[in-house]
Formats: sequence, C-alpha cells, structure tokens
Amino acid sequence: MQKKTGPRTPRITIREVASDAGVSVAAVSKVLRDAYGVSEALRAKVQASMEKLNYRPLASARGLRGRTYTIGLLLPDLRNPFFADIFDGVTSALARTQYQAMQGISVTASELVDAMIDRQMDGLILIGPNEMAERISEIAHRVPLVLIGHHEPGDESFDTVNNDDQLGARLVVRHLHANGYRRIAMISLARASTVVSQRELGYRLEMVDHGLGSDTLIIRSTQVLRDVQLAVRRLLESDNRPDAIFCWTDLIAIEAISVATELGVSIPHDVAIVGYDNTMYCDFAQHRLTSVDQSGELLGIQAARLLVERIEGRTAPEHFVVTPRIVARASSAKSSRTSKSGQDR
Amino acid sequence: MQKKTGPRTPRITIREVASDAGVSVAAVSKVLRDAYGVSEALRAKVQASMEKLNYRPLASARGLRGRTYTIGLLLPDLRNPFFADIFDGVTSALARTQYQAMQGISVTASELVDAMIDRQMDGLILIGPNEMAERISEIAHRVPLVLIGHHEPGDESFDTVNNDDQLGARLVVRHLHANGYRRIAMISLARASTVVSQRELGYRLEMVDHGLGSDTLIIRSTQVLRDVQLAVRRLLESDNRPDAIFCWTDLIAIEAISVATELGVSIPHDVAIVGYDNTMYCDFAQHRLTSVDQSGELLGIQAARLLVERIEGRTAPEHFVVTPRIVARASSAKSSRTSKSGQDR
DNA sequence: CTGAAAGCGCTTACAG
DNA sequence: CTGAAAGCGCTTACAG
Repeated sequence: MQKKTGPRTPRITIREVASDAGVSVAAVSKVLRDAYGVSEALRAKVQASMEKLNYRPLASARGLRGRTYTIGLLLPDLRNPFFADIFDGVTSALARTQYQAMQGISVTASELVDAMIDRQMDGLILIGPNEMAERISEIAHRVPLVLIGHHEPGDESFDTVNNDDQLGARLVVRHLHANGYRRIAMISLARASTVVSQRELGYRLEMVDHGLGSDTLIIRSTQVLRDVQLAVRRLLESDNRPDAIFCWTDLIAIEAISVATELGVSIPHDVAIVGYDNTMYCDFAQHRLTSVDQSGELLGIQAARLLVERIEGRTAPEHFVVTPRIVARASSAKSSRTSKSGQDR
Repeated sequence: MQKKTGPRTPRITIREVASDAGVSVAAVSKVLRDAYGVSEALRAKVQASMEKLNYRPLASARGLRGRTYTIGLLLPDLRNPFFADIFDGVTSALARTQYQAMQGISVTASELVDAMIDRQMDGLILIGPNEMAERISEIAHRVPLVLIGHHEPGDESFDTVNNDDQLGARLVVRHLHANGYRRIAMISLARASTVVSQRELGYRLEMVDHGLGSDTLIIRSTQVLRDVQLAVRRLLESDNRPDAIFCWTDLIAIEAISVATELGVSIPHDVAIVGYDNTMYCDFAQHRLTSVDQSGELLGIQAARLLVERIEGRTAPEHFVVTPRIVARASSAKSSRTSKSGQDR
C-alpha cells in the first residue's frame, strides 16, 4: 500500500543497475543499446538486474548524447477521421521497433515543430504541412523528416509519402461523369497546400477532358464548420445549382450532406456528393458516401518506415506514392448506368 | 539557401548565449526561469542575446534537473470525436502557460504511461483509464496526475475531473420517458470503467423510478465497429424490440443510426436513439442526435489547470464535477409532447 | 571483453 | 546581484 500523499517514488538509475550487477555503468549502457563487445555472461547478469529492479532508461538523459527513441507525429486536427487511419499505420509500423510516437496536434505546425525539436524528438512526421518550402528545408536540416501529403519536394533533405492526388481528383470527375453528372463543382481548402492544389488541378484537367471546362467551379473554404456550411449553402441555393459536389475531404462531404438534407435537396438525385479519403464514416448508411481511398494506414506505415531509416542514417531521399482508387457508394448513383469503376470495400 | 543534403544544423546552447551576453551560464539559466536575483540590466542583456541567437532551451536537458515543461495527454482513441473537445480545452488552458502538451493515443494506457514517464513528462492527464485502482495510485506517486472520467478516487494522490455520469444517464431516461418511450435499452461498453458503471447505474435507477424496471436491458459491446453493429442489430431484430436505445457515447449512437437506417427501422418513430457527449456530429441533419452535453472543453480546461497546480506543488486533491444537461434533437422526438427538458445549443 | 572518465545542456545549491 | 562548481542519467570515445 502506498501512503496517502507520499513523496515521489525515486527512479532506478543505470548506476544502481550497475552496482547490483557488479559491473560498470558503461557495461549496462552497452547492454541497453545492444552495442558491440559484451559477453553473454555479462549481458545476462545485467539483464537480470534490470528486470529485478524494474529498470527503465530515462529517454531524455539518453537523448543528451544519443537518441530518445521518440518520434513526433504532427496531426493538423483531431476531428478529421482520416488522420486516425494514418495514425494506425504509424503505430503498427513502430510496434516492432524501439521507437515510440508522441502526437502533437495543430493546424499551424510551425510552433509545434519547434516544441518537438526542443523535446529531442529523433525524427518528425508532418501531415499536409502548410509551411513554406524554405521552412520545411530548414526543419529537415535540424531533424530527420518525413512529410505525408506534400508534393514538389524541391530538396533532398527529407522523404515524402503521398497518394497521387491529381489522379484521385480525376477519378472523381470521371466517375461522376460516367454516372451522368455534368455540372460538377469542387469545394477546396482555403489554406494553401500542395495536396489540394493537386486535387484542384486534377479536377480542372479532367473537367476539360470531358468538355466540361465551362462548368468548372472551385469554391474554397476554411475548415471552420460555419464557413463550410455557408459555402455549401451558396452552391446549393445558387441559380444554376451544380448537380454534383466534390469535397476535398470526407469530413467536408459529411457536412455538405448535412446542409443538403437540411435544405431538402435530395442526394444523389438532385446533387451527388463525393468525398476523399474513404474514412470510416463513408460506409455509414446515413452517408453512403462515394470517396477516394488513398490508404491512410499504408501511408502511415510507409512514413514510419522511412523515418526510422532516416534516423538510422539514410540520406538519399525517397518518395513513396500510392495509387488512389474510387469507392463508389450511393451518394453519387443517380443514373441507372451505375459506375463500374469501383466497388465497396 | 541550405545545402542539398547538408549535415545537421548545430543547436545554440546556453553557453553560447552566456558568452555572447558576457555573463555566466547560471545567469542565463536564471533569466530563463524567471528566477530571483537578476538585475534588470543583466536580464536585458541576456534576453537580447537569446533573441539574436534565436536560442531555445533544450527541454530534455532542463528536465534532468528541473522540469521539461511538457505534459502528457493520453487519449483512448482518435475516432471518438469527444476527445477532440477535451483536447481543445487542454490546449486553450495551456496556451497561457509555458507548458506544452504532447498526446499519446492508446486504449490500454498502461504502457504509454510508462513511455511518457520515461520521457520526463512533468505531469499526465489520463482519460477514462481502465487501469486498476492500485496502478493509478502507483502512477500518481511517480508523476503529477489528473484523471478525466474516473469516479471513486479512493486515494489522495491525484485529482479528478468528471461530469455527473449517473445524473446524465438519468436525464436520458427521463427525457425518453417524457417523450413516450418505454422499452428503453442501453448499449454500454464491454471494458470496465467507472464512467460507464455510473451511466449504467443512473440508467437502472431511473428506469426503476419510472416503473420500467422490468424493461431494463443493458447490452455491452466493445468499440470495434463490427461488434457494435452486431449488438445494435440484435436489439433491433429481437422479438420485443426496444423503442429507444441509449448509447453510452455519440460515436456508438451514430453507428446505431447507420444500422437502423440499413434495416429500414425509422428514427424516431420506430426507435429513438440517444447518445452521450454532444459532439459535433449530433447537430448534423443526417443525425439530429439527442445527446448529453458534459462540456468536454470545460473538462479539458479544468484538467489542465489542476495538473499545472499539482506540478507547481499542490498536494491536496481536488475533484471537479460538471453538471450534464440533455440536448434534445429529432432522434428522440416521437410524440407530440416534445420534451421541454432541453434545447439545441 | 570491460571500465574510468569526459561530456551532453541544463539547474541547483553554495560562495562571494 | 553574480558566478564557479557539482550534478542530473545517460552515451561516447578511449585505455587497458
């Protein structure tokens, strides 16, 4: 039994392990790091003492000379369910390693990046960062870095993991066109990002390819709920209402469904809604949201793998790209010519 | 311009600041910590040098003797939108302090707690932990600790922040009863937790108070989507189908809405669905989900405040409790006797 | 193979 | 008010 409000329990240090095992501190450190030149006998003794004393090395002390075995994963926000998929991937890839991920959450990654570097993260994974290119390069020169959702690297100091966003957007337009939709609008993100630029580009190009260039309409909105609602409302109440809305991410699409439902606009008959990311909400019967699957979990796995490689010495950049696929559901199935280009997962 | 793949940029240390300012390292440290006994002149010199050199103290080095100014926030998962509300509260409360929050995400907090302590967190906030009582006490003796969603502390070594879960559940039953529902079932969480115990208790007691004791039915499910779907399906397809389902959290309620929609069971006519937490999804037109508001943001703010107080020396425990309120929406509005007990936020 | 010593970047008593 | 020295818990060359 613990005391009611006792003093802090003191921590076991490497020194105590060493004295318990009857060896030097340096020897314990070597066992800890699986370093060269330790006899089996010594290793066994040390390990026995570590277990007996329930020793755990202090990451920050290790970090002062070596590594902290901690990586920072920076998520833009906690409400977009897509990031949960990425997180799952990162976690599963790290499970087999000694590294532990800590998450930081902020749309403006900049300050958080500094905070993470101050805390000796061995490496960072940023998602869809809106930092200027120079800033990213500067970060990469301070700490091993992998970016998820950043095109046009323009520097060799970091790795990237992406899906082909331009193709993903093209698939959406192609799918909608095949289902008889023509006046296809896009809701994009107000904040600059190479990801949404690519999606906008794919959307534009594919519209032109189908002779719909004059129907191209991109509305940009922040992620604030009220702004999104306003943007959708403006589209749905306009004189020549689009017959389909492509939203840059599922969360926005779900908000669009809400506004449409509120206005009595029928989905998919009056308007089709399509999202991006194929998150868990797409499958729900109240949504049945057509979306683009970019395998968030796979992106996370690859990002973690690349980061660990960077930390352990690789310097040549790698850029991993996933091919997205459209997953057709009822939210875009007006015509009887049901799309053959995708299927539920 | 940075080199293509240059070496790591070296970090400015306190020593360099000291030499630039022409003072001792100890003096810089004092300025850094706003400690006693520093003349204005010295402080100004030091601060000028810190800015000029763009100096940032290394948290892990500080932590070796003092604090890291980092607190760990452990979230059970990234998919339940309620935790985003708590996170917002923690962040806003910490914004005025020097502390920075790092998130860890895991249902089984145990390992993550150790990982956070190894990384010298100054304090921890755990949400709805399923740790045994002794384990919690043990953690609290190693690091300042605040628990969100944990009743029956039974120890004085940590603080808690809660809403009155028993009352919240009572409000749900009361509201449903007032709207003409009688066969009210509850979907609870399979994993043990004092939060769900309290909600179950409130549900049971209020059912009895309304003479519905024999209609009491609690089904427990994990949070795995398939399990939830099975549980809901079993309820909706049973011989004497409940006319209302109280789900222990909104995310489950949204999944219940999906299953009901799929089965062609009409909400709220055939069955009412009520959630808990009043997250952003409740307001969406495809849900209009009645829920219990427990002010996640406020809980987060209070937790952060209490934790900082603990870190800075308070030892007497504090237990903050919010009174929940029901927010009635269409998902529970069968009868014309619309509830007067709540309103949209 | 093993260990004594220096050092990582800070803070903390302690002198002056 | 200011600073020199010791120390936090590790890792890293370097001797032996």
